[in-house]
Parts: sequence; C-alpha cells; structure tokens
Amino acid sequence: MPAGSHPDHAPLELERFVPYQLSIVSNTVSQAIADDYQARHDLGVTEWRVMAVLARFDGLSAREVAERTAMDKVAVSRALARLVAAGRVRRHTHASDKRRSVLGLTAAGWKIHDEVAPMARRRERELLARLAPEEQAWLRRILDRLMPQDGHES
Amino acid sequence: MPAGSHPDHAPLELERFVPYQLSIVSNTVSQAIADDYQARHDLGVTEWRVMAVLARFDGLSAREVAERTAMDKVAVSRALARLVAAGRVRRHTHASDKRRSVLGLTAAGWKIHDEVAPMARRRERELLARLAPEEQAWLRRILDRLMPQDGHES
DNA sequence: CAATCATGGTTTCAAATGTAACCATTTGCA
DNA sequence: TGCAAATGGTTACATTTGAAACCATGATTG
Repeated sequence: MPAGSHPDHAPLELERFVPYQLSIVSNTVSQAIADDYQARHDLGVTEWRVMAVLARFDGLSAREVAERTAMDKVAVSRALARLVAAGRVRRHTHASDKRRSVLGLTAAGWKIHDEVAPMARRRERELLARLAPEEQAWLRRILDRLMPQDGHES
Repeated sequence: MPAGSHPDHAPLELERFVPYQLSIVSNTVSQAIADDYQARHDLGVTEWRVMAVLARFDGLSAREVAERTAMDKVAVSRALARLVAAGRVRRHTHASDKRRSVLGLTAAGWKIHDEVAPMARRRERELLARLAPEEQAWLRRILDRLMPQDGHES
C-alpha cells in the first residue's frame, strides 16, 4: 500500500480535479495581468474590467456595466466611484430617466486603456503560447461553450 | 461605423478574452461546488481544500499543506484554526522540531470528507458533461499543461 | 557556545468584498 | 391621479482576505 493512500476513502486528487485546476490557472494568469497595471496605474482588477467594457460600449449605465462584467451592482458602484474621482470615467445623468447614469471614458481614461489593453493581450498570448496551436483552438472553443450564456442577475 | 466601436483604440472584447473567460468559468463552478457544502457543513472553500489534501497525505505540516493547496501560510493557518476547533483536524507538534505541526483528519473529518468528495466529483462531471467527449479530453490535457508545475512560494 | 539568520506558524491591521438596508425615481395599475 | 411595486444606484455593516510584523524554535557560523 503506497504511502499516504487511503483506499477506503477515495480522496480527491486536487491537482487533477478540473475545478481546482481552473481556479489555479485562472488566478495565476489574472494575477500576472493585474501586476502589470496595478502598481503602475493604481488600478484594481474590477476597475480595469469596467474600463474595458466602457471602451467597447460607450454610454452604458452602471447596471449594464454590471451585466457585461459579471460583477454585481455594488462592486461596479465602487469601481465607478474611484474611476470618476480619478478622472478616468465621465458620468452624467440620463436625460429622460434620472436614476440611470450614462458612462464613458474620459481622455485620461482612454490613455490608460490604450496602455493597459496591449499588455493584457500580450499576457493572453503568453498563456496561449504554452499550448500547441491545435490546443489553443480547442481551449477557445471549450471556454466558449462553458461560459454562462447570459450574465443574468437574480 | 457600428455603434459602440472605437477603431482607434482597439478595445478588449472581454467575453472572448481567455483570462476573463477562465475567471468566469472558474468562479461559477467553484461557487456551485461550495454551495453544496458551505451551508450543509459550515465549511469554507479553503477549509475544504485543506481537508482534501490531508485526506490524501496524512501527517503533513501546515507549510506542506500550503504548498499543495496553492494557498498562502496565513490562509492555511486560519483554515486549520477553524478545522481544529471544529474537531475535524487533529494537530500535534512534531517530535523533533517543535515548530512544525503534524496534521491529519479526525474521524469526524473523514466523515465529512466522505460526504463532500463525491459531491465535488459530481459537480466536476456535470461541468464536463457540457462538453463532447473529445473536448473533455482536450480540456484535461490543456489544463495539465497550463498548471504551474510547482507551487513554490517565494 | 553565543550571535545571527532562517523557518514554521500566528497575530494584527488595513483593504477588498458581500449582504442587506436604504434613497430616489420610475412604472404599473386600481 | 395616487399608491404599491420595481428599478438604478449608493451607503453601512459584517466578513473575508492579504501584507507585514511578530514569536518561538531551529540551523549556521564566527
């Protein structure tokens, strides 16, 4: 009987357990990306996500940002507070619905975006470069299938 | 020019950005698993990871647990404090090195392990069931390659 | 065999995060 | 209309998490 084995209990082999592997890989790469801009621009992961989505969709409301980033209302609210305070996001009130905000990047916001986006892409390439081209294609396909179709909040 | 596009700025498409996809998928599945035991056993994700690794390797020290779970010292220390208090993990001091602890599951710990492990496996199967058999094989292979080989702490 | 350095582990304090309660506004509808 | 319910967003509080300082023990080296 091999050392450390418990035949009656069927213990989980963490390092081959897919959810665990996903968590490790995800955290490792996210951390690497965050390290690139965190210190340099005083920008948190949540803030960067908000900026990224505003770069693509100008004029969104906070709720719509939450949907597209898979973050919750509160997290978005906090990220926006910091971004607006830092002059990176402009926020004004919707003309015909005073509850909604209308959001967009400022010039300063775009400047940061245009520095961070290429770094993020480079990290993605580095990750994928560890795989054979065939594997890269499969990974993209698999992730597309595993992604929840719709970020519906309860 | 299509609405919301910014040709000069090459904004990131978050939902096709691999690190982002990994983060979403990982969080979704981890949360689903955690929901299974969190309420039922008052057990956090970090605590479960510690238990899982002690199930496989009896007699580890806290440091070794940290290595194998990819958690840091502090997180492990806290998880152990709760587990020991709950009578799920037994801890005594190493005979020839009074700094080290020698850890293992108690009978109560094994009981919980033997309930939780199958649930975790079932969730993993559910996740994989969303993929074609071919895709499942590729995913496993890809994750094996992307996993950091060694959890070396600085 | 002291002084220093390294190691295992815990504690402390600050920052991040989640949950629920909370305003203000808008919508639905009697 | 006018009142209840729903929606967008923020605030307040509790819990979690992380970083650095810390304590005890053990290893190293003059």
